[in-house]
Amino acid sequence: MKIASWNVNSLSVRIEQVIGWLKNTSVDVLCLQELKMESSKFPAQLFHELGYQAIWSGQKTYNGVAIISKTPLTVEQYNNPYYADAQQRLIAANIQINDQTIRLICVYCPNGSELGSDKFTYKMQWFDALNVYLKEQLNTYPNLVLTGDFNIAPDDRDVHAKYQGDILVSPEERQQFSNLLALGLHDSFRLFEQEEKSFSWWDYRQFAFKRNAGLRIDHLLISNALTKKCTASSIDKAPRGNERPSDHTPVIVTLDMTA
DNA sequence: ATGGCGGGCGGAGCCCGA
Repeated sequence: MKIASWNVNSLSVRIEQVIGWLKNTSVDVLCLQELKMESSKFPAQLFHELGYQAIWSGQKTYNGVAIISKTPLTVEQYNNPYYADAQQRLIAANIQINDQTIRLICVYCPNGSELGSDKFTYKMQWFDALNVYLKEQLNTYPNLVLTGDFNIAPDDRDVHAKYQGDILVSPEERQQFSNLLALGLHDSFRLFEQEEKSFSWWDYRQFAFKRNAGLRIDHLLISNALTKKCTASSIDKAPRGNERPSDHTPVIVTLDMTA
C-alpha cells in the first residue's frame, strides 16, 4: 500500500491537480496540508467520486489538514489533545489493512518565521507537545505513520547551500526532529539509497525549481514495526513542474502489509 | 541588506509562507 503527503498551498487553487494526481498514482492514502479553506468548503464529494473517504480540519486563510483514504478512517483526532491550538495543524485517524491497524498522523508544523521570534517560540512549544502526543500514540499503535510538512530540513543533505544555518535548519529545530526519531520513528526516505540533492519544496522565486535550489522538509516517519514492511520511499517531483504548482511536491512511502 | 513569487483577502496593497 502507498501513503502520500502533499502540502498543496490552497486546496481550492490546487484541487484539479490533486484529483489528477490521485487518478495517476492511485495511492491508498493522501495526507494534505495548507488547505487554506474553511471546513464547510472542503470538496469531499470530488474525493468520494474517486472512491476515497476524507476527514478534514480547515480554517479561513491559513493552515488546514486532511486525510484522504480508500478504506474507512476511524478513531479520528482533530488537533493535538496536549496542545490548545486555534491553528488547524494536526489530524489523525486509523485505517485497517489485512487485519492490521495503522495509525496515521498528518501534520502541518509551524514555519517559525525567524530564529528568536514569537513564531519560533510557538514552533518549539508546538513540537514539544507533538512529542508528548507521539509518545502516547506509539504506546497505543505499534504501526504508526507521522507525515506532513515538518518545516525542518533534518540534515545538511536536505538543504540547498543557500539555506545553511537559517530557519528550518537551525540546531534547535533539528533537535526537535531528532526528539521524534528518539521515540522510535524513522525517516523512511533515508531507509533507501536516494539521489543527492533530493528536495520536497522549492521557492517560487528566482527559478528555484529549475535550479533545484530547494529543501527536504516534507517527511514520512514510520514506527519501528513498519520499517520491516517498508519497501520504498520517494519524492514525486512531477507536480512541481505543473502550471500554477504548489511550492511543495508529494512524498510517498510504500508498505507491504502482507509481510 | 532587500526583495524576489504566489495565495488570501478584498477589491489596493499588505500579510504570510519557507
